[in-house]
Amino acid sequence: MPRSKQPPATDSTSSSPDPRRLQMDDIARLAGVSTATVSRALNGSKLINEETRKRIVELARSLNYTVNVAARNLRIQENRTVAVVVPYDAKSRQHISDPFFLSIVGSIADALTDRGYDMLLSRVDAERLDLAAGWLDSGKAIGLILIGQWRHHDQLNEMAMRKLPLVVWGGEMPQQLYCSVGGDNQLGGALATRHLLQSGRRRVAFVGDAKLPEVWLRQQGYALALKEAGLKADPELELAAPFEPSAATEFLREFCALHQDFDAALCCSDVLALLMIQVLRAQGRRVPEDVAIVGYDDMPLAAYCDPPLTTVHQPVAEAGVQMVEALVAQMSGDRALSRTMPVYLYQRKSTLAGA
Amino acid sequence: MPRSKQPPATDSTSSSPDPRRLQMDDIARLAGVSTATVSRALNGSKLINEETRKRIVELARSLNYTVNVAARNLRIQENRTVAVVVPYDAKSRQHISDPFFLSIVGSIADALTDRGYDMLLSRVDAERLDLAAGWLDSGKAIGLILIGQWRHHDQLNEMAMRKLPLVVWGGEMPQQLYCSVGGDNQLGGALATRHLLQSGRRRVAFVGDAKLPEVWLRQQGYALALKEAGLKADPELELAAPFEPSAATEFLREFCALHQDFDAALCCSDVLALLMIQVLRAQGRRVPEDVAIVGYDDMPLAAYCDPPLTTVHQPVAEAGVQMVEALVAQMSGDRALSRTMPVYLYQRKSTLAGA
DNA sequence: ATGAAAGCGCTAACAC
DNA sequence: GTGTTAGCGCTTTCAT
Repeated sequence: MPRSKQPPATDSTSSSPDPRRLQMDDIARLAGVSTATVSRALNGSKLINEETRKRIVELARSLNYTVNVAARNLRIQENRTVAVVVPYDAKSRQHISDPFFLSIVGSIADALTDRGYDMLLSRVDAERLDLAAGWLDSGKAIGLILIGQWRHHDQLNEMAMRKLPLVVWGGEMPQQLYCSVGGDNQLGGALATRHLLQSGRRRVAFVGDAKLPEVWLRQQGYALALKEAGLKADPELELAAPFEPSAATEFLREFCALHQDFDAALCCSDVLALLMIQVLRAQGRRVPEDVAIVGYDDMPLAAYCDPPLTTVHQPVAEAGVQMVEALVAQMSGDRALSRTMPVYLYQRKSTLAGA
Repeated sequence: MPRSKQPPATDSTSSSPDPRRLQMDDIARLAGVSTATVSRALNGSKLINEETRKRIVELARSLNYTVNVAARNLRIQENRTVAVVVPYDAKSRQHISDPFFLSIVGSIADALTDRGYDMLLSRVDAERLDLAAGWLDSGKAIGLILIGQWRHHDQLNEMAMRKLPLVVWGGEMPQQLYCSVGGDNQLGGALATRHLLQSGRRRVAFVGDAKLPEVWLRQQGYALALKEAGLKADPELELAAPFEPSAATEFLREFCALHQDFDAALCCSDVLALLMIQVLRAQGRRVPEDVAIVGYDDMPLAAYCDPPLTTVHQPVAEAGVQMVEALVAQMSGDRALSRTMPVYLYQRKSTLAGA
């Protein structure tokens, strides 16, 4: 038998540090009613005397009482917690850190708060996105938001087949079963590439790992724009660099040493773009005179870099709202369609000078 | 009476979309044992037959069963959830967005995950920090981490008097009752100011709202460094600018228009520093030639700005670990002392040129 | 080594 | 309008 309920904290021993948390019983006793009445009062039931209700609510507040949510959830079989999961690269021990992901998290936090949901934030090994479902399975959360697809489209599809309420930030891939929300990556890739071509560049490098759906889509846009201009993509100019800064730097250094002939680059994050600029300069090439650089994301500081970065602006503020909306739809049993939001190219100095 | 337990989901109707979540009962029945045995097996009790344990664990896993945490918590009176709260300015509707705060959140997320805690993330009106205690009162969380003190030192002290397990990111103030963790703000202010003075600057402006404890401490360091150099602080050169970018820009514009004579500025965030540079340039002053600028925080991109920013590096990665450690100490009943971590000045181009 | 049963704190159907 | 009571899913004491 579990230890019996402790006697109401006696004040005889002045040093009792954590008086047993107040519970409904106590309020009931103090108010001279039953717990049922207290419950009704606190939940604004309408079959209760207005006077008693006021009295009880008042008392509860003055005593700083609030209901035990675990118990309430258990009884009422409800829960308003959404798990937000940021994948990280377990191998490189790279943690939640990309400023863009962090902004998305902030945006989601706002949207969830606005709709009265609680947000559980965690990270998960990018190779095992399916583990994120643990939040749902354990009953801790009733909905799941994943920041990024990484390489595991397949795991996400499986989760969708289990009918889990799931929204993923990322690109919409053909025949995808889960609900994704993201910027229009193909458009972003195309806008950036067209801009480079129109300003006279001809050898445009593409930097990003196309195994990631978002990057793959951007690459499609890049290829499309090249084709429109009557050029064909040169596989030599495609660099599958990771996003993690220090690893990326290695890739970029080698790539730039090997390829002296490109006159522009589309980098799949602003951080990559900045690193690229650094590497190019170290090798004596000027940006934008010798090489024009376009970034991706439009982080808050992109406008203040040296040079200010031309970049594809992602709709961060909108992202949270859209993801939460899609999730809520699923949680109420509707099927939520994936959403692709428009993106815009912000032209700044990193692509300014003529060739 | 609550609706009685539903019959185990029959598969006769093939379209039952959400079969009632599996529970311990089901596993017990399928394994031909009692729920008590299942519970023991799953919790690795040692008074259970190794064979049965294996069999049950296996079965549970194959069925994707996991315990209902609300029920478990209720029974066991335990909870491993920590609430992390980011204050925001309700008036300006400025949400969770400062890149520095977001990094701190990431750092805390990592530290909590490493120690097996769940993290509930939310924001709260900066004027009502005390509302954050709701997480504790409602039993949803057992510990509270607040990012920043804002103006409400007093509310925090009250929470501490209630003996709530609480850790605040921020500066350690005299006679403070709560546990804070933060960089050494006074040192940061002093390092930055000394550096400016040593490179020949004489009229050093201070930009930041000293009503915030962290800023106040930096200002103390600033004043100290001036005094060491035999100079006295000129109140005219102190600007109580808010952190929010658009409001800040207004303040900076007016300040710079009014004061043409300062040759250096210590700005209390990197974002403020960048805005300051922009405003100065718009008014025809060069950085660093005419005005040297020091930022604060050392955001990931500070090294890539134009010009690369001299700034005070805050120990972000260490921050999460320290805060969680202090919180855990409190949760196990110990008194946790506030911690002040060293900070370092990173010298870059924004202060480079001679006067 | 296992099962029966009580009860964590709360809500709601039912009786009055 | 209010009290009585059963039970949400789980853990653990006690009995076997």
